[in-house]
Amino acid sequence: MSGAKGILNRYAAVLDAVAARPDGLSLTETMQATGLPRGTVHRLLGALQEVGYLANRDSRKVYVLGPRLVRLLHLGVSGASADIAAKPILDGLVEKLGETAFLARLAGDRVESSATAVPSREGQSHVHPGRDMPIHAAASAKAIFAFQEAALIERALERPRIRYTEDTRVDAADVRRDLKTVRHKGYAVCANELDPGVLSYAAPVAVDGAGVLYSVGVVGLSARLARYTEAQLAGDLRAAARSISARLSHE
Amino acid sequence: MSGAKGILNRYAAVLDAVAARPDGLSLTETMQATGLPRGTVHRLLGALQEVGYLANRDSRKVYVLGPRLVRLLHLGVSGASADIAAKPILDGLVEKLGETAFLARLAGDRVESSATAVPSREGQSHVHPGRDMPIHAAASAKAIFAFQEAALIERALERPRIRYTEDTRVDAADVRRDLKTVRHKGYAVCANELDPGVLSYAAPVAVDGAGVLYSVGVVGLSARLARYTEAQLAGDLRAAARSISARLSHE
DNA sequence: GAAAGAAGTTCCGTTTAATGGAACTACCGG
DNA sequence: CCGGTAGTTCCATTAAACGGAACTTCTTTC
Repeated sequence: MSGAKGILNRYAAVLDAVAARPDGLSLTETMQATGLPRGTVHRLLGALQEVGYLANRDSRKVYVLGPRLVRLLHLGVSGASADIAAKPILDGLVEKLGETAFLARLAGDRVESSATAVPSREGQSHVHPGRDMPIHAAASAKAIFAFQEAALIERALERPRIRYTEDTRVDAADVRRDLKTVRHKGYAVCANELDPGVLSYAAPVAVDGAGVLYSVGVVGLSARLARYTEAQLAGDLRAAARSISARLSHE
Repeated sequence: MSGAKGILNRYAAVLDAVAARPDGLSLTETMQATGLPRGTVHRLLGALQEVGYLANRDSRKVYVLGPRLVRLLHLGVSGASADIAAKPILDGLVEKLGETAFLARLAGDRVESSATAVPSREGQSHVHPGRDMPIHAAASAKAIFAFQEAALIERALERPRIRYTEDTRVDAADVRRDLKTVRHKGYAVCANELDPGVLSYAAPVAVDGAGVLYSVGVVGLSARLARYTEAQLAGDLRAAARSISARLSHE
C-alpha cells in the first residue's frame, strides 16, 4: 500500500487508511494499515488533524475525515449531488408557494445558482434566477457570504459592484452591514436590488462540518410574492435549508 | 488565506485554491492565490499531481482536483449523497422488475449495502439484502471488487470465507477466476452462493475519475427472478448503473 | 485496586527533504 | 524575429521529517 517517496505519499496513505474505515481509525490501527512506525504515525495524524483533514470521532482517539476535506468535496467535486439532494425540496417549495425556488452554491469567491424548480402555472409568468449571483445584491449570495470567513468576503468585495437599480447597495461598508443583518436574522432578502420589481428571499444551507456552502431561495415578482409575510417565507426557507442540509450529511 | 506552519498547510492551501475554481488553476494563478514563490508552487503542484490529488485538465497547464481525492471523498464522506442519487433509479428498477433493488458501496476492503428499494407487492414476500456483502459470494460485492486494484482484492481475500451453501466458492483461486469473468461480462451473478434459493445480479457503478466505488443490484427468489433472461437483467442493471454514475459526476 | 499490558505521547540526535532566488527554456502574440 | 510571460530546473542554505527509545496514560484482569 505504500510507495516510499516524499512526505505527501505518507499523508495520502494515512488518509486512504482512514477513509477506508468509515467508522474511524485509531493510531495503532493506522500504524498497522500503513506499516509506519508509531512516532511517525502520531505526528502525521496530528498534522492532518491540525489542518482539518482529520477530526476526532467522539473520544479523542479515533480519527475520521475532517471538515476541510468535506468542504473540498463540495466545492470541487460534488457538482450534481447537491442538486439531486435539493430537487425534491425545491419542488416542495414551489408547490407550497407557487414561486420559483432554487439552490445556489459557493464556487470560489462567487456564488452561482444551480438546481432550479419553476411553477407550472398556466397564465402567469415566473422569474428565473440568473447564473452568477452578486454578493451585494442577490439574496442567495448574501445568505452564503454572510457565513463565510472575513477574508473570503473581502476578496469577493474586491470585485467591482454594478448598481443594478437605485436600491442596489454598492458601498462596501453597506454590503458588510447588510451581511451582518443576514447573519443575525438567519436569512437574506433582496428587494429590487438586482432587478426592479423582483423580490427574493434565501436561507443558508450548512454542510456537516464544512459550514455554509449553499443557499435555498425563492424569487418572484414583488407584487405577487408580497402576498406572503416575511416571517412565513423565512420560516419555509429555513425549514427547506434544514432538510437539504440533513440530506447532504452522512447517514 | 495562509497559516505559516508546516508543509501540510501549504499543500492544503494549494488544494483549497484549486477547489475554489471548478474550471481549474494554472501555476501562476495558484501562485497569486496562495502568495507562494514560483519554484515552490511548481514543486507543490508536481507533488500533488504525483500522488493523484491533482490532475491536468486537458492541456498540461491547468490543474483540477484529482482522482485520488474524488475516491477519498466518496469513500469517506459522501455517505448519503450517493444514496439520494441512486434512490429514484432503484425505484425505477423495482417498478420494472418487481424485485428488490439496492445500491452497494465499497467501504475499505469490504462492500456493504446502502440504499434499498423494495417492491410493495401485496401477497408475495421479497428478499432484503444483508448489510455486509462478502467478496466471494455476493453479486454486489463481486461487481465492485472485479474492478479494484489487485492489492485491494488480495487484502479482501485474506479474510476467512464462509461456505454459506454448497455452491459457495471458497477457494481463493476460484474467486479470482470469478472476478475475472465479471470484469469481462461487465456484471456479476450470484446464484445460490450466499443463500439457497436466492438469485442476485449486480452491475458496477463507476465514479468519474475514481473508478468503481458502487454497484447496483437486484435480489429475488430464484424461482421468481428466473422469469427474466440474464441478458435482460444485465441490460437493465447496466443502464441503471450508467444513470447513477452520471448523476454522481459533475454537471 | 494493584499489577500487567497495551495504546498513546514526548524527546532528540540524525538524516533527508523542503526552500526559494536565480538562471534557463518554451510559448505566444505581434 | 523579438519582447514578454509562463513554466521549469538548479543548488547552497535551512528547516523539518524521521523514528527509536523512554515515558505517560488508559484498560484490562485477577
